This record gives sequence, C-alpha cells and structure tokens, in this order.
Amino acid sequence: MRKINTRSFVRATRGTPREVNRQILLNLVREHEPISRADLARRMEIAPGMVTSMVFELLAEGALYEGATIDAPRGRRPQMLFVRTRGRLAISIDVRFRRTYVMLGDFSGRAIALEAFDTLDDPTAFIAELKRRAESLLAHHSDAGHCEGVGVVVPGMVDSVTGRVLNSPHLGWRNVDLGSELAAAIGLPTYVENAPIACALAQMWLGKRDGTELTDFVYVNVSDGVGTGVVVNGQVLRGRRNTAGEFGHVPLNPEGPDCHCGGRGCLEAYVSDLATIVRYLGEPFSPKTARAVVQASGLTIADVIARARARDQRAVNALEETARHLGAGLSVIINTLSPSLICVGGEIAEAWDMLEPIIRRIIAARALTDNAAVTPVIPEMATSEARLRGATVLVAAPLFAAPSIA
Amino acid sequence: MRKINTRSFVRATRGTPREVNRQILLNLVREHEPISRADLARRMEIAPGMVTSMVFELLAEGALYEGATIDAPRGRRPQMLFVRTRGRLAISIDVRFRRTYVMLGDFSGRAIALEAFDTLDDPTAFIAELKRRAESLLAHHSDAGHCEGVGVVVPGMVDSVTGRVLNSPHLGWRNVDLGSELAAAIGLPTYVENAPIACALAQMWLGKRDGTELTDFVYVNVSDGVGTGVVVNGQVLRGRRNTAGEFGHVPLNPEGPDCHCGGRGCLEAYVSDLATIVRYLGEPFSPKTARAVVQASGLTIADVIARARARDQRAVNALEETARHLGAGLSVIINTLSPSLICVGGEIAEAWDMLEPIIRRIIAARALTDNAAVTPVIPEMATSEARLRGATVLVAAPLFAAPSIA
DNA sequence: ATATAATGTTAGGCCACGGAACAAATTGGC
DNA sequence: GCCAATTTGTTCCGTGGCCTAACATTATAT
Repeated sequence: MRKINTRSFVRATRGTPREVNRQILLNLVREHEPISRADLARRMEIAPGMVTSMVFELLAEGALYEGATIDAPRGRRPQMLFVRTRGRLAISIDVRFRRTYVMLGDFSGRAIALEAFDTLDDPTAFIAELKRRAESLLAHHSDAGHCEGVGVVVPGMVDSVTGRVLNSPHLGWRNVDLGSELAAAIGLPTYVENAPIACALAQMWLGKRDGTELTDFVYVNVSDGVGTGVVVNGQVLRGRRNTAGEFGHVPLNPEGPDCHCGGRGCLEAYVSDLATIVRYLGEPFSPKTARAVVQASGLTIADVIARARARDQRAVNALEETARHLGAGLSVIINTLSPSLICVGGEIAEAWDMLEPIIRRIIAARALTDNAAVTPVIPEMATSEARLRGATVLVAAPLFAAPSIA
Repeated sequence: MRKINTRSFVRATRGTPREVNRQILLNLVREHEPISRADLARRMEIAPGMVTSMVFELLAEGALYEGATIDAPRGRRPQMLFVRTRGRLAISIDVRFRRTYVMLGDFSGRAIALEAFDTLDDPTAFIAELKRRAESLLAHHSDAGHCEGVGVVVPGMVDSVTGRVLNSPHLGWRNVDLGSELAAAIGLPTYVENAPIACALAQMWLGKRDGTELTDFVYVNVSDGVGTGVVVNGQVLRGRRNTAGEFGHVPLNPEGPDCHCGGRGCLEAYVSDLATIVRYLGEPFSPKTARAVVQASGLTIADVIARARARDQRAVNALEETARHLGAGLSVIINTLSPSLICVGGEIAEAWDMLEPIIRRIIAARALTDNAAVTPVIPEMATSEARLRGATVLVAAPLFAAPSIA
C-alpha cells in the first residue's frame, strides 16, 4: 500500500496499460527464456492475441528474437522467444582509486573489450581520456552492435538522477558533474552510480538464482572502506539526499577505534581491508596512519588470507576478529531491514570458508527472530567484475524496469 | 527504477488508467481541498472533460462532495470539491498491555465515541469482548454513518497481510489469528498492524504538514520498549517476514546493559521508559528486574519528567542520559536510512524541550553528511491518540492508496 | 450590451484490451 | 491414409476510456 505523492506523480494515459504489459512480458522472457507465446499468455493470464501483438512490436524493435521451434508432446510446436542481448552494447566504466577500467560489453554482461589506465585526479582531463577511449573502443568494434549508453561506477556518494558525483574522498572529488559532461563528450546516455549500489543492481539483474526473485537484499562491499547497497521491493534505497543505505558506519562500539567518518568504532573501522591488515601487523587502527602503515608493510588483504591459509596464527586471528565484527554489522542490517539475502563482496570473500562459521554464529546469537537467524549470507568473489557488470546494468536495466505510474 | 517481480506481478487491464487517474484525483482533492475541477485539470495536466467524468463517478460513490461556489476574480465561479470524511466510519482498536481502547470515529480521525476496558489475556475471550463492544458502538451510533472496517493496533510483530499476531511479548500472544477471527465475528473488513507502524501511517496520512509531502521518514515510539516504523517511498518497510524497521535493538554498546532481546546495550535498554526510570532510581538496568523495580517504586516516566522540571538533579541526569543514547540511536537511523524526518512519540516527548538540544548535538556530531546533520526530529505528544488515529488510517488509507501495478 | 475570461459539459475519434473464432502444425487412432 | 484431438499462434471485432475540440455557463470589465 503506497501513498501517492501529490507533488510528483505520473498520470496514466491511454498507452499506459500497453507499456506496463509490455514490460511484464519482456521480463517474463528475460527470466524464463526460452519461452513460447502460449506460455506467456498463460503466465500473464492474458488473451493469446495480445501476446502476438506485443511480441510483434518487441521483435520489430529488436528487444526480442525468435529461436527455433522445439518438440512438444502434442500439437503445434512452439516457437521460442529470447531477449536479445547480443549486439546491444554498453560502455562500462569502473573508476577506482588507482586504476580505471573501461569495458565494451553487451547486455548480458559479456565483455567484448576491456582496457585499464591510471585514474587521473583532474576531472576534466579524466573525462577527456574517457571520451578518447570510449570512442576508440566503439570505432574498433563498430561491427559488434549498437552502443546504447555509458555506465559509470564511482566510489563515493552520487546523485544518480543528475549523474553528479557529490563527494568521493578516494578520488578527491566534490560536486563533479561527471554524468552531464561525459554524456556531452561521448554523445550517449550516461548513468553514474555509487559502487556498492551498482554491485547490488548487478546481483539483482544478472545474478543467477534458482527460481527465487531477489527483490529485497543488501550488498555489502568490503575493500579499503565498507559500502552497502540496499534493495527494497526491487528498488535501490536512496533516502533524502542519496546517502541512504550506508551501513558502513554503524557504530559497533563507542570505545572502538577512530574512523574516517569522525565517529568511533564504526563497522568500517573494524572490518575494512585496511583495518584487517593493520590488525595483522599488530598495530592499533587509526584512520590517519592506516594507509601509510599498510603501504609501508607492502601487504595486501590477499597476502593476509594466504598467510592464514598457511597456518600463520596471527593472520588467522586477524581475520577471525574481522569476521566477528562483520557478523555484528550484518546482524544490525538483518535486524533493521530483514533482507532475504545479504551478499558480501570484496577480496575478503576469498576467505569465506574461514569467515562464514564465525559470522553465522554471531548472527544467530544476535538475531531478534528465528527467521532473521537463518538469513542467507553469500560471498561474491571477483568484485571488480561485479562493478563492471553493475555499470552495464545501469544502461540495460532501465529498458526492463517497471514503468513508474501514480 | 524498480525491477518487476516476475513471480508476483499485477497486469494492467483496460480499466487501469482510469483506476490510476481516479486515485490521483482523489488524493489531489484530499491534499488541496477545497479545490475546483478546473484546478484539478490543471494540476493533472488532463483534459477538463475527464475531470468531469471522474468527479461524477466519485460523487456518485460518495467519495467526494460538492461544496459552495466561491468568488473568483473573473469568469464563472468554481464549484469546490471535498473528500467526504463525515459519515464514513471506522472502529479503531488500540490494544495495550493493561487497557484496550475502542473508538468509533470517522475518516478524518475525529472521535464519535471512545471506551476502554482491561485487556484480557485469553485471545478468544478478548475477541468476544471486542465483538460485543464494536456491535454496541455501531448500534448506538447507527445514525452517524456507515462503518467501513475495523483497524487494530497491537504491540508486537504482526503479519499485516493475514492479520495474524506473530509474537507479542506484552500480550503473551504467539500466532494469534486476530484479523480473521475479528473479521468473522464483526463481519467487517479488519486490518491489524504493529503500533509504531500504525503511528507512522497516521503521521503520513493525517499529519498536517505545510505543503511538504511526507513519504520518507521514521517514527520512533518510546514507551516500555522502543519500536520504530519506517516509511520509504510512501510505503511501510516490512522486509522478508514483517520484522523490518526494528531499530529498537540496534546495539549502541557491546558492554552495555542486557536487553529483553537477549543482546546487550540495545537502544531500547538505554532509552525505554523502564530504563530511564530505573536509571533515575540509581539501579542498574536488567530486563528481568526492571519492571518489578519500577512497579515497586510506583514511579512513571511522567513523574520523572515532573521531578526534572522541579529541578531534581537526579531526574535531570537520568533524562539527559536517555537523550544522549536516543541521539546515538537516531544517528544510526539517519545515517542508514537518510529519512527526511524523524518523529519521536511516547510520553518522553513531553520533555522534548529538555531532550532536544542534547539529541541535536549528538546527531550533528555523528552525521556523515551536512544534510544528515540537519535532519528534522520532531516530538509527537499524545501517543495514545496517534495509535487510535493509526487504527483509523488502516481502514481509510487503502481507499486512497496507489493501485499496485506491474 | 458586448467583449473577455474563466469554469464546466458534451461529442466523437481512436487506441488497445478482451473475448472468440479461426488458421496452423503436430500426434495418435482406426 | 484420413480424421479427430490437441496445442500454438493469428485475425477480427466489440467496447471502454483517453484525448481533442467545440460548446454551454457564468462571472467581470468596458
């Protein structure tokens, strides 16, 4: 039951039912392909004639394509329908602290070309470089299909409506109008999004689940910081000013270590990769010194995990303490949002076999209900790919999303 | 941008645009009454003929009524339209630990009759008593209008779809099918909801704001426990199993006092009325003894507030510590959900002038962004009325809510 | 009295849903 | 080998409701 916002509503027009039903049909094909017209009519409880008409339009637009007919136990053999992902391209950009990745891929998330370069501090020069690389990619793969847009994933706070980067400490950017400027430079629709939200979107749209829809879940990304993307009712939680869903700074202990955010004992100050490495080194965590200490040691979180696997007890202890605090943080998420799933991304996911038992134990101990206690928590390896896939989804998903009405 | 759930979607039919536009029109009248047809046509950017047609239907159904024509600077004088709230009744039931309140009121929240009786432990006897009182109220006020349903507000966890009380520690109920049984007994549509959510709904639908829509906010109810109702995008946050939005048990300190929930240092263990009174008494908080200690002292939170106003330093200290912890809890809500408003209900709201500066200071110190730091926090006095109003809204709001499509 | 301006009503075109009949393609039985 | 049965997919038409446009109504200004 939703209240209509009388300051910003969308009125229904004569074409609205068509629009709605087309999107439902499109999503049914996406989810159940290969699927026949007759099956669509049954699932939608709609007259078969309307399916014919809508499919005709979608075929003409190139949104769907017809595959082979398949054998049936009796009667006319059905002609299977598929969503067309080949030849529908997106340029996906993953901006990170040191390196920026630029991918040309199709709507299924498949990569056609991928390149990387050092991230430039100056936004103007950076945008010019992105323009150069995007145009080069498109020129070299002009036979691969038609590019429908640019998706950019950025660490930090983003206004996804305007495409403006509000604040990115990692990049040292404030109020950079990345979206409009890239769109003007490349001449394609451009979408900018915060990294954990993009990863959540990738999970929702491209994640392969066994029949269960994923419309209420949380993506937790653990890297140098801890970011979260929250999906409620199939929508990203944004809040008043694009700052919602930030569970990285829930306080776990008022006496805990200082955090970048100015608080104390935040989840991030306990479980970020920096915090884990510093803990392994036996030093106290401080936001001012952590990065320098880690760089001086030359260690990465992958090294700590490797040493833990090699029975280095200090590494095991450091990771186990990370797991305990992560469990505490996830408990807060579970008890406040009651998601149907939590997905944990980042390099630390590689150590999931070591972390999971501890995390599960803490969650079980702190859960308010029996149901909450068994909330699935799954790792996602290879986060960098997730981000690029998320960038692709930024371009592709709007074509499949529910029309916003009322 | 919302993903369509392909397991449970609502297809658009030929009548869908009408349904959508009717609800928009109805809400525009609700929000802007008195309002003319011409003004509605302008606001909806719709042809005046359609307004005539829709208003005709709504008048015939009794959803709207025509008032007087008013003066206009030039031209034909507009005929003003209003939402009909008089004569459209609801039975509102507020079930509390000791007493249960039964109100007959109209859709504006205005009370026609109100009575109270001691809450009965046995669900069957309790439902029989509610049936008796509801029928008596309707019989004695049969001239007041037509009763369209029963709204019940319950402390504890509720499955609002089935009307089942899943778990209410205060009442000692588990899996009580209150909704179906009351509906069968009284013979009216019955809606059951958790108390803080109902208060949030009352704020959203009946709260008088100056032109700003309230579609993203949090209601925090402080009484013997701490409950929260979260509204995102005009919808109540429910999560997977009706346990979402529970910020009463966010941990503030792992070394803190034990809590009813089995955890330690929860918000509730610091700021509930029981916690505040126990703190005033100078005793350590324990979930096992708190209620007995408070009852033995004979004190209520109102007494503590009165003593603080009479310059009792211990009372002042107890309340100020409550304010500090409440500020910490609200900071977690602000940083994770980024609501446009937080509303604090409960008897403690009577002491708002003492609490607010402390709460604001803590929020400002812990906010992740400048925007978050200035999130409005307002008190709501007279929570018992809010709950009854919430119960009324449970019946009335579905008639005004957005149709769920796609 | 006439022009102007605003509110509200009536009439008809047309798009798309919705039901039903029909065409197409395949299997199985006699 | 023909016909019935079955399933898929298409075509056709009635009708509800949007949408444009003309029109009626009622006020003020000159």
